[in-house]
Amino acid sequence: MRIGYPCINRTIGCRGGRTFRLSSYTEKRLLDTAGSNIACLKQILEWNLQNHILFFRITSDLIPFASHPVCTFPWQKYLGDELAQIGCFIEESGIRISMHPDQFIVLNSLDEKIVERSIAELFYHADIIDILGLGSTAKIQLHGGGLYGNPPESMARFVRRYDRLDPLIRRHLVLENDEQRFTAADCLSIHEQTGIPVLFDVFHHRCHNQGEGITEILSKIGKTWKTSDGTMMVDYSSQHPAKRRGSHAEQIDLDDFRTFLETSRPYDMDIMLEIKDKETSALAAVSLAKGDRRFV
DNA sequence: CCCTGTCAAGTCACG
DNA sequence: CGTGACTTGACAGGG
Repeated sequence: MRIGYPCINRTIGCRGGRTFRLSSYTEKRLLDTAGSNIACLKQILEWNLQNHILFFRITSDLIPFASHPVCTFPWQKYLGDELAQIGCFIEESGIRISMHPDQFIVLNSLDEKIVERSIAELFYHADIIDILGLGSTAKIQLHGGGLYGNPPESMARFVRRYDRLDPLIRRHLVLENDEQRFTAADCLSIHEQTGIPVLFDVFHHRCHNQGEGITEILSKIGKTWKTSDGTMMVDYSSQHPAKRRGSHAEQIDLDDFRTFLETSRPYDMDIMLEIKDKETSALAAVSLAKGDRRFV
């Protein structure tokens, strides 16, 4: 078991996801920004290692506009050495990496142009992971997409589009249940038809489910991860006490997290904490998880 | 320096 | 029909 947090570290003072406006795109701007993002990524990973945080989600903004038509610049050539070095550090340290393309990536869209853009963005994500030199245990987590008033047909469309994806993307892709469209059960059904591993989001499941208990659903989801996929990944968060249903908590609710650790005891997993205060909650979770026999 | 309108991209619920 | 939520404010131009 590893504990992780996504994209941003507010303690160490650098930002790994700086971007700029499309209208100010130049090759120099791209290289400068991406270079500083990559340097920050390295700092974050080193800080994480010192703090026993061995799971991290790399921001999709690492190389701004990398999949946009405006970017014809071979950034891989210029930034590859630095990324490869970080990749070695990741491997030596036993760090696990995930990425999570944002909401605009919709594989099952009715609009072919959206699908094309989505696939270009997935290639960019796979590119980052491959340049880092990480294998098939580094994952890109994606939601099922839209329902478009016809859930079965929308699910079937996801399956068809997945089957046609380049293996370079497929080897890293995992499917995550979301808060209002595809439940964990839907994801398991898509897994049956495609073999795609399912990434369980505990909080989304609480908001949107078909009545299954956590232990029950985890036993099924655990089986969707093959040895080559690595330990199953799980997203964990809890409800913000004041905000509307589905809003992520500002800080980790340690009682709830303790309960989750107990409930999930039979299964090993790497846990991504989707909590607003990021590394602060991750540190608290690490302290708690140190008493768990699964924790590395 | 501070203020604030706007930012590549999609879907859906809510008011 | 406009806005906010999602993993997340922050860039950039004008004062």
